[in-house]
Amino acid sequence: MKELDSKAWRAFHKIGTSLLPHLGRQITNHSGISGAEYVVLVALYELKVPSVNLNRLARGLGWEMSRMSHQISRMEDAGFVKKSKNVDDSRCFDVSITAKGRKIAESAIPLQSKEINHCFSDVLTQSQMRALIEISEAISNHMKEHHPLNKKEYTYDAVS
Amino acid sequence: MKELDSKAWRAFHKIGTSLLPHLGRQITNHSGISGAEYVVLVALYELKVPSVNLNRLARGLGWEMSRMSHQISRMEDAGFVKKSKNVDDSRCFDVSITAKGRKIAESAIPLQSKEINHCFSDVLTQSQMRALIEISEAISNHMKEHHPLNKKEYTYDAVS
DNA sequence: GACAATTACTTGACATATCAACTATATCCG
DNA sequence: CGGATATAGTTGATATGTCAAGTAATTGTC
Repeated sequence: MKELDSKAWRAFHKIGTSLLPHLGRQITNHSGISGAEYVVLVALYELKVPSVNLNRLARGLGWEMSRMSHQISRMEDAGFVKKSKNVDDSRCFDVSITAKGRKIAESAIPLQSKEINHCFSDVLTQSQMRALIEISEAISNHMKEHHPLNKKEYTYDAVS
Repeated sequence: MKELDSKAWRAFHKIGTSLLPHLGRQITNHSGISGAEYVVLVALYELKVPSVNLNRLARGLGWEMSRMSHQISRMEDAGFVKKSKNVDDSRCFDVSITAKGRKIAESAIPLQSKEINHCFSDVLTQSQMRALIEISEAISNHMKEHHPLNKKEYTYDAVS
């Protein structure tokens, strides 16, 4: 592996394993929910339709079904979301956000935006951000072609 | 939040939450160890001195002490590392890699390098990699100033 | 030299993630 | 139609990460 490759990889690895967990902890601090709960709430909050089925939601976030199922049942217990059997295909469940979940999302989203600006947007130049978008596309396209989980594109604009 | 900011953040979030886990799974597939075990083994393998104390190791990887402690005790049970009380400061433990751990590291590292090339280095241009290094520095510097965990710089070149 | 504050590390409880096995329904196709 | 196959989701075991509280040794500092 060439020097530059390795340095670039380490650079990416470093921010990936420090920034993301850091922002997760911030969510817990300011809003009392976990990073995973936040991501799910935002996805449901931003839906243009009233509900999605579990499977689509999972693929949209790049999660495995089993993780989604566990997560949703915890969030249902907590009263953040509700689940109902789909009428047309009774294997499916439609998930939607409750009033309680919506309220939390509405208060958490701006706080989290502020954090993201603080740690991310404010420290990068416009051209760095444009570069990052291209980089992300290059990597995502490659993953989509070569690796099963992220095959279908389904971005809910799920993260703030 | 401006459009570009938000798009850039989503782009970063997406690769951070898909590429890193993907590469972790690859390690498990090709070498039978977890991503966390891999990172620790590589850190110890690349040491220029025979051992490090837990605390330095934890800070080098940006981990909390408690996580490090649990992880090392599991890896000690598995026979990958060994721990011994430091002579000068008996609060500290020195950790080092065992022959068994070294063997695994030696077989896993090239396999993992190949994976990283495949998913990362091969799909990016040189200038994208340079951009990523700058971006990482900007973010890391900001984190170092504002957030406790990553205060001291201690890079073991721990990741492939 | 002693007592307070720090530092290194451990522990156990809990939350979450991952894996394999399972149930139930739907679709495909002869 | 009817059996094979695929799809949606659940479940429970196990691994891992996180948090708060604890122990023990060390380092101030008066």
